[in-house]
Amino acid sequence: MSQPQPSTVRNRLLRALGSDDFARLALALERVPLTLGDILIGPHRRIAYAYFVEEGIVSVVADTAEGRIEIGITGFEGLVGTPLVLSTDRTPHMAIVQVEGAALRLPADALRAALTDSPTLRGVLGRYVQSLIVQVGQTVHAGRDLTVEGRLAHWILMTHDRLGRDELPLTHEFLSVMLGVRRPGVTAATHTLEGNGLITARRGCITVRDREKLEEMAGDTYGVAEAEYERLLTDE
Amino acid sequence: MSQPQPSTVRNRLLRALGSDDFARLALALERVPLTLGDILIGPHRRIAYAYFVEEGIVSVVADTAEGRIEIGITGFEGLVGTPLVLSTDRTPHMAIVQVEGAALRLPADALRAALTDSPTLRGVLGRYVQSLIVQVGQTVHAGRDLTVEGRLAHWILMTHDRLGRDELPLTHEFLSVMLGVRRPGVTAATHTLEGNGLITARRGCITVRDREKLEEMAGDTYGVAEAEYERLLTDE
DNA sequence: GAAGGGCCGTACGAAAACGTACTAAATATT
DNA sequence: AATATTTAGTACGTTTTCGTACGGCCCTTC
Repeated sequence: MSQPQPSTVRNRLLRALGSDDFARLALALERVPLTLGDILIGPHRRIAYAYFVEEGIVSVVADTAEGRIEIGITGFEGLVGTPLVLSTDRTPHMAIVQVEGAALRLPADALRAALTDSPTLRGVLGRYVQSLIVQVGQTVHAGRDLTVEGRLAHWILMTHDRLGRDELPLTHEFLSVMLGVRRPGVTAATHTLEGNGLITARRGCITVRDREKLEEMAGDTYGVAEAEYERLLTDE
Repeated sequence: MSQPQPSTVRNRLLRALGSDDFARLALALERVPLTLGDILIGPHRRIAYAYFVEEGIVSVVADTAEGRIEIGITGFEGLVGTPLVLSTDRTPHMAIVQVEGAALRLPADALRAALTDSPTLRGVLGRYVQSLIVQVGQTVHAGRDLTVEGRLAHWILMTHDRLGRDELPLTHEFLSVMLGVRRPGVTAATHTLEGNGLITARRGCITVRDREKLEEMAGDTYGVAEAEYERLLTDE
């Protein structure tokens, strides 16, 4: 028996499931590594698996004429492959591994069958999608109302939560894509945050030093989505 | 019998339903006017009804320290109250009437019951939520990669589709909130579009004159979400 | 038909971010 | 150890958008 047990799983959605729902999925779950740059879901391609992230970060991005833009971000709190929850097996977006880690993947058919059979599973995963929508809304807010420094703080906080450690393996180049700014803009913003003691940065790695001040800097672009996630996973 | 018949309904989701699913909802549907400024869903309040929009525009907005920001937009192609589809009855967002019209509203309980009973209804409404997510993604793209003029073109196109007529009753003040820019910025952008013959503007009203050029101006921020909607409503 | 309020046009200095190009440092490669 | 490659830092003129303020127009209301 190599199937995961609830107690050995980090993914918060799987842990939130009742034992019957977990059992429904467990047989078909398979642990796979997430390697930097892996494309878990390609644009307009059939989605073969849903991924319950155990460790690492996966981003949902749109591929546009002006390059990739980030729509949303998923860590061990979430699921990649939300279109399957929404009764379709394609999406124009892509899901790509941004920080390496691991996931429990589930064949699309198995997820579909489980969703058909279990109202409670539909509840948990539907509410997760709701929390994702709120997350995207917060990102819209950040892009509109914050300077580059603020947006950087916002993004670091989200990643910090979803990675569960203080050292974030991120290059400026990468961040510039995520934040939608020039690469030198990231350099400047990083220095500002570092100068104020909110983070320390070295080549390819940012370390969180003062979460509270980061939250202050992100203002009300941070927290709403996270509160919504907690509410949705515990309330009902 | 004052319940709506499929043939008298404009809402595209209702029209896409099979006759059994439509019948399931019809008894509880009630036609209500949508008055400018009506708040259909308040932030963190219990959602009492879902609204299948028949005419007019409803926006999903987030209320932030920096004012309201638009997350998404719904016309006769959609449904207001998507959190109900996602198994929750609250959301931090609000839904507010931006262009007056009418809707068929459905008590939350009735929607929940119908969703529990009907996998096909879950399919249609779930896929609609998916199309909304894509729509929000396009808005993120527009906010990041277009100038104010381009974003205005993007917004006019979306509204044009969802209103189904060429005359859009919009003030600069209102647009400045939707686009997240200064009010004089809207004035300038409007003049540019008008100068190129894409629209004509008079006090409180913008008239679409050249959709093709508007689409050109919006680039690939327009079209993806609309194609996705059509695919999702017809494909499966 | 005068008054007032909402809507629109215009102007201008300031700030943020851009595009681009080039240098420097750290890590990989051989 | 020498060299290539990736990542990070810096510089500078340009563009976009901002904040703010004020004047004019249309339309309602009295």
